[in-house]
Amino acid sequence: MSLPENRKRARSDDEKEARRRAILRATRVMIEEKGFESLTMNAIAGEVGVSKGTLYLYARNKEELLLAVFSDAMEEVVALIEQASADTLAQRLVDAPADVPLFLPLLARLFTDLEQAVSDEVLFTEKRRMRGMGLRVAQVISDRTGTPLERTREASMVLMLALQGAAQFDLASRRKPEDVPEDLETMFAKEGFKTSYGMAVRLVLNGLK
Amino acid sequence: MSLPENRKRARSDDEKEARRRAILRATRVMIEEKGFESLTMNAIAGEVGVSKGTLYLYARNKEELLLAVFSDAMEEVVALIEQASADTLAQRLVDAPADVPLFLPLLARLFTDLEQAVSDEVLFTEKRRMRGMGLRVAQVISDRTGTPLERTREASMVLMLALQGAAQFDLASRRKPEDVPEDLETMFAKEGFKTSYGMAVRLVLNGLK
DNA sequence: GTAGATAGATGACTGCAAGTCATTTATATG
DNA sequence: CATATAAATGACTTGCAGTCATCTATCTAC
Repeated sequence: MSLPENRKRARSDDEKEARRRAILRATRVMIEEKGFESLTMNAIAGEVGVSKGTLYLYARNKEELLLAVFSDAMEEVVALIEQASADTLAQRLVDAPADVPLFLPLLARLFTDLEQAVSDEVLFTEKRRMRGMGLRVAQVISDRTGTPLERTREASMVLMLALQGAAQFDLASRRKPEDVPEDLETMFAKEGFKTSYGMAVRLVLNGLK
Repeated sequence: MSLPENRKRARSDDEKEARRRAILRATRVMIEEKGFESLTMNAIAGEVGVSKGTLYLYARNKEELLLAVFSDAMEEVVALIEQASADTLAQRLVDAPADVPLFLPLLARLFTDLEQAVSDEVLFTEKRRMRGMGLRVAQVISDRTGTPLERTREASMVLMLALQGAAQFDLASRRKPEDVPEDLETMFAKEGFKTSYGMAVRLVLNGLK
């Protein structure tokens, strides 16, 4: 959480990177503990142990901060998928997004909130990173199923589409109120994500055969 | 825009409904003209010709207002789909969501923004309405393809999932900045919605055969 | 027509959070 | 140690959502 050698200011690039990571970690922790509603820049600053102004030395605005958190989460998801064997591919594709905390809720907000508020420059960087990750997933699917990369690229895109949709529904199921009327139980069902996205994964992988 | 008989106050239920519709219409117009960024309750009030406080007599908060606009749009979409014949079903399923203004952008924000901020009561009403519409679509697909309703219900659900995802990507393509770097052109391509959602529709309808 | 009652409409006000920037001061350098 | 630098600060500005005491259009009873 603190800088090396108890520095109070980050001067070197290494120190700056350390502080940046501390900010990202604190943000992540806060979202996990209290969700997005109460997430204020002041609160994040308090958690890191710096002032609000300092946050703006590391991100141009709140959304850019969240986008950075998302990028890390996405990297983790892809790394998990890359560990899949031919046998476990389908399962991993479904489990990985659900297992990385915050990935789904942030993905759900990616286009509506995060990308809307971010500078063109940051947006482009992000898009390139996303494309890169999509390609890595296509590569994994190609390797494990013996399908030419050309075809798995499209599969990877369709999966991303379905994943986006499933992330939205996952969000809806987390909004679960105290007493849901009986007739609406299924609409708030947990595990909605794995069920719905699992269907999509199976559909797509079958389509490759 | 004004009440019947130049009334300045809506006393009867009819008058109240007229005012409510005027508010929804103004909201819709404003979003179409200027998007969501500059959409403030003050601005909406100005457009309708009432004060801000009045808006809160017709919706408990901003999101509830937007949810009402979404509901209307969704109704329009389903109505369009119901006009489809057996031959035009696939095309209609893709065209309808794209043809109703605001439907896609609002759908993209449905779970992240609108449903988050709304009272349980309103949320439940909305969920029931959504379920009803899903059922109507399932009914249409069943009628036009001669597939038992039991199976088209699942198809309708999968389509909703894909539609959610496609709405997100559609949003991303609208954020198009001035000069997109050449290597990113495809990521901001227009018509992304019809292409991607069209794939999903074909996939699902084929699966019914 | 008038008086009083009802409730729709108003907009100044409050609260809150994002984002700014003049000022302060930790740290590096000679 | 003196000086330069740039990292950190937090009081301040801005902007919007939402509230509520007050006002007044409209209805009702006579």
